[in-house]
Amino acid sequence: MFADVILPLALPKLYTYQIPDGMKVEPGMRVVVQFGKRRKYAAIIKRIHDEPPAAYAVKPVLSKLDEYPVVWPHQLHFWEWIARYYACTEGEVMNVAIPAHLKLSSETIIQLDPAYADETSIAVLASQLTDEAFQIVEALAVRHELSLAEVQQLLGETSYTSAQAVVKSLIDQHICVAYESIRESYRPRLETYILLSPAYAEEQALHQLFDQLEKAPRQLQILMKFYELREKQGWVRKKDLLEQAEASHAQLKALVDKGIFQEIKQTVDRIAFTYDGAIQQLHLTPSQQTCVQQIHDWFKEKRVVLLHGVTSSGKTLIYVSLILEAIAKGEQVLYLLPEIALTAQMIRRLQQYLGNQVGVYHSRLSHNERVEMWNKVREGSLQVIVGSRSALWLPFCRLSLIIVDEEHDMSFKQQDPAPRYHARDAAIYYAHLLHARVILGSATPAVETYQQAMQGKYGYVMLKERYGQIALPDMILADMRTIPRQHRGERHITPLLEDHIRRTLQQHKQVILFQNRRGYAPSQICQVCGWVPHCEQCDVALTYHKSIHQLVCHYCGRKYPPVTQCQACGSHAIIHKSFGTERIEDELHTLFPKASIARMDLDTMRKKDSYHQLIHRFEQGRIDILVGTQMVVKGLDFDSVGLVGILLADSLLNYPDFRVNERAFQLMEQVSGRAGRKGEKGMVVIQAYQLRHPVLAHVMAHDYAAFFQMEIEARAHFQYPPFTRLMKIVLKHAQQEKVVEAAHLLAGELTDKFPGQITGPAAPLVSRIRNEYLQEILIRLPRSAHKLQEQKDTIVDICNQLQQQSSFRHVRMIVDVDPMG
DNA sequence: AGCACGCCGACT
DNA sequence: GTCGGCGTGCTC
Ligand SMILES: [Zn+2]
Ligand SMILES: [Zn+2]
Repeated sequence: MFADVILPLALPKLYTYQIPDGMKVEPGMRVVVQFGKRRKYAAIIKRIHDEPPAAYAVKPVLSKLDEYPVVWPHQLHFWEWIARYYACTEGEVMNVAIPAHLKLSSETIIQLDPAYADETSIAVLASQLTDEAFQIVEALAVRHELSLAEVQQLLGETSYTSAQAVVKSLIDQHICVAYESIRESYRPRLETYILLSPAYAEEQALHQLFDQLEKAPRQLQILMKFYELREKQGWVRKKDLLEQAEASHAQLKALVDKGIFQEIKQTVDRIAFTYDGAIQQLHLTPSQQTCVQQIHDWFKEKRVVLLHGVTSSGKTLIYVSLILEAIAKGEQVLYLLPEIALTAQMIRRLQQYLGNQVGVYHSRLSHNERVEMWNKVREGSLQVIVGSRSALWLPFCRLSLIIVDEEHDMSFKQQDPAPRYHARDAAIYYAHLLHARVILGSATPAVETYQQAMQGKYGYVMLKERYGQIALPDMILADMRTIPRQHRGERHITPLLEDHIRRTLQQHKQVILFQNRRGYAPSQICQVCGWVPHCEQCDVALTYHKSIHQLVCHYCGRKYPPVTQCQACGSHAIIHKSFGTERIEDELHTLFPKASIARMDLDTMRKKDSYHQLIHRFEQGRIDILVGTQMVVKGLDFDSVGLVGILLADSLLNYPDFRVNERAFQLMEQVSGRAGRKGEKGMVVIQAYQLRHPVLAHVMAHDYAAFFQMEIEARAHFQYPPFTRLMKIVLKHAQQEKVVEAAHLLAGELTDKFPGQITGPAAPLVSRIRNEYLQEILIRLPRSAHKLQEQKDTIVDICNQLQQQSSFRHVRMIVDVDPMG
C-alpha cells in the first residue's frame, strides 16, 4: 500500500511513500518520512491507495507518530479547498493549521567516529585540521553530540566558511559521523503525587508507623499533613505537601526511602479550567427571544445568518443562547473574534453562563498548551472554543455552529504567510462541508455580507433594541478651519473639541481621542469644502507626489496634473495636505495641564502586559484623556467615557483604498459606541475638513442602510466587490527597475489573456518595505465559482512562467486572493 | 524549504 | 591549478 502525504513545505504536489507491511495507518495520521538526501519530516497522510508509482522509486514510510489521526478527513478536504481557493500549497496550509509542536523536522547530529575515542588520537588531529575543524572535534570530545545549529553557534560570527562545509569535510575524512534526529517536541506536563505505600493500608501497620516515627517529629508532622491533605482533596501533590508541611525535600525523601511514601508522576493539564463563580441562568428580553427564534427559522433554509445588532444590543446573549442549545445536543461551537485581545474579555463573559465548558485558542498560547487544546477539541471533551482565526483549524469532531463576531473586521484576513485566507469566508465554506451553521455578527456589516443578506443568500436578523436603554451619543462635527490661522500646522484641536474636553473633565468623566494609525497620504484638498481629487477610473484618492509635482493613482498608476480648481465647489483655494499622525500629547498638556494623559498604540503597547496595565489604570479613573489608534476602538468596554473625539476624520476618508468608506464608517461608528454609559448620554466630536463628505453624514445619523446604499452603488459603478472578485499580485525586488519591468511584463501578459480585467501595475502608497521595492497588479475576476477558479489557475500559471525566466527568478510574487485593500 | 550539483572568478 | 561563490533543479 502507498500513502500520499502532505509535507510541511511550500511544494505544489503530494508525495507518495510505501507503507511497510504490518504498519497500520489512516489518513490524518502523522508519519516520519525521508524527503531528499537526508532530511526527515513528520508528514500527514492524505490518501492511502494501492497504485504503485511507475515514474520513480518510492521510499518507505519510516515510522508512524500517532495512534489516532491528528486531523480529520473533513479537515483534509478543507485544507485542499483553502489551497486551491487562496492559490497556495497544501503544505503551507498545514503549516498554519497544526500547532508547531505537531510539526516535526529532523536535524543533523554529528558525533566523533569511534576511531577517535581516545585523547591521543584527537591530539594528533590538532596539527592536521584547520582551527575551525579542530574546535568542533574538541567540543565533540566533551559533549559527544552536536547539532548542526550548535556547530554554527560554536563557530559563531568569526567563521568565514559555513558550518555545513566544515562538518562535511570532517565526515569525508571519517573523523565524524552524522545521523538525522527527529523528535516529538510536545512534552506533557508531569506532576509528582505522593501515595502511602500499600503496606500501610492496614490500620495496624499504620499504628506501628506512628509509633516508629515518634523519634522523628518532622517526619511525623509531614505524615500528619499528608493525611490532612488526602482527606481534604482525595490526592496529595508533592508540591503542596512540601509547602504546607514546611518540609524540605530531604525530609520527604527520607520517608520515601523508608518505603512509607511512594512518588508517582502523572500528566496534568496545562490549562486549568478553574472558573468557580456562580453559573448564571440566561434571561433574554422579549426582543432577544424573538431574535433567537428568527435565527432558528432562518437556519431551516439558510446556512448563514447575519445578525445585525447595534452596539450593546445584547448580541452576546443571543450567542450564549445558541451555544447552550448546541451543548445540550452534545455538539461543538466555534466563536471567532478578530483579535486575540478580545478573547480574554469574551471568555469571562461566556464563563458566567457556560462555566468551564469554554476554552480559548489563539496564537499566543504556548506551543504545549496549543497541543493540549487541540487534543481536547479532537476528543470532543471541550465543546466551546473562543479564538482568533487560527482556531478555525482545530480538529472539531461535532462542530455544528460557527459564530463570527465583528464579522466586518478586516483583521480576519491573514496578511502574511500564505494561506492569505479570510477566516469569515473560510468558516462559511467549512460550515458547508460539515453541514454546520454560521452566524455573522456585526453592528456595521461588511458590504459583501450585507449584500448577500439583502439578496436572500444569507438569513438576516436585526436587533434594534439597545440594552439597558443606553441612548445613542450626541454627534457633533468640528470644522478644522476654526483653528486660528496663525496656529495652523501646530495645533490640531479645534476650539469646539477643546471646550467639550474641558467640560467633560470638569464633570470628572473620561475622554478618549482617536487618531488614525494608517498615516501619511499626501493629497490635494480644497480649502473651502474639503474636496479631494480621485482617480476617474479607480475611484480612490489621488496622492500628491512632490518630486514629480503630479497626482498619482496607487491602483492603476495613472498620473494626473495637479488640480487648480475644486470640482465640487469651484474654489481655487487648493492646498497640499498630509494627513499624518501628529503627536498631540504636548498640545493636550498645554491645554489641560492638570489632566493625566496616556497614549495607547502599537509602539507604546509593545511591552508585555502594558496593555492590561493601561486598561486597568483607565478603569480606575487614573487616566483622564486616553489618546489612541485603532487599538482603543476594539475590545474595550469602558464605562465612564463621557466624550470621544475623532481628531481628523479626513485621515480615514482619504486613504487610497477602494474600501476607505466602509472602513471609515465602521471605525467611526465603533468609536462612537465607546461614548456614554448606562443612563447617561455620551458625546462624540468629529473633527474634519471635509464636513460635507457623505460618509460623515451617515455616521452622524447612525444610518447604516443609507451608507450601504451609497457604497453599493459606487462599488457597482467601479466594478469592485461584491460585483467582482479581486486578486492582487504583489511583486517585490531590491531593484526598482527590476520589479517595474517584471510587473509591466506580467500585466501585459495578463491583459492579453483577460482584457479589461487588469488594473496597474502601480507602486503602492508604501512603495518600499525592508529594502524591497513593490509593484501591485489588481485583477477583477468573475463571480461565478467555476470560471473563477479556472481564471485563478491561469493567472498563477502565468506568474510561474514569468518566475521561471532567469532574469526574474529573484522577483518575489505574492498572490493575494480577495485582498482587503 | 533544504540540499547537491555544476559552472565561472580570485586566490595558493 | 584549486577553493568557493551562488545559480539551477529536484525532492516520492
Ligand atoms: Zn471645494
Ligand atoms: Zn486609478
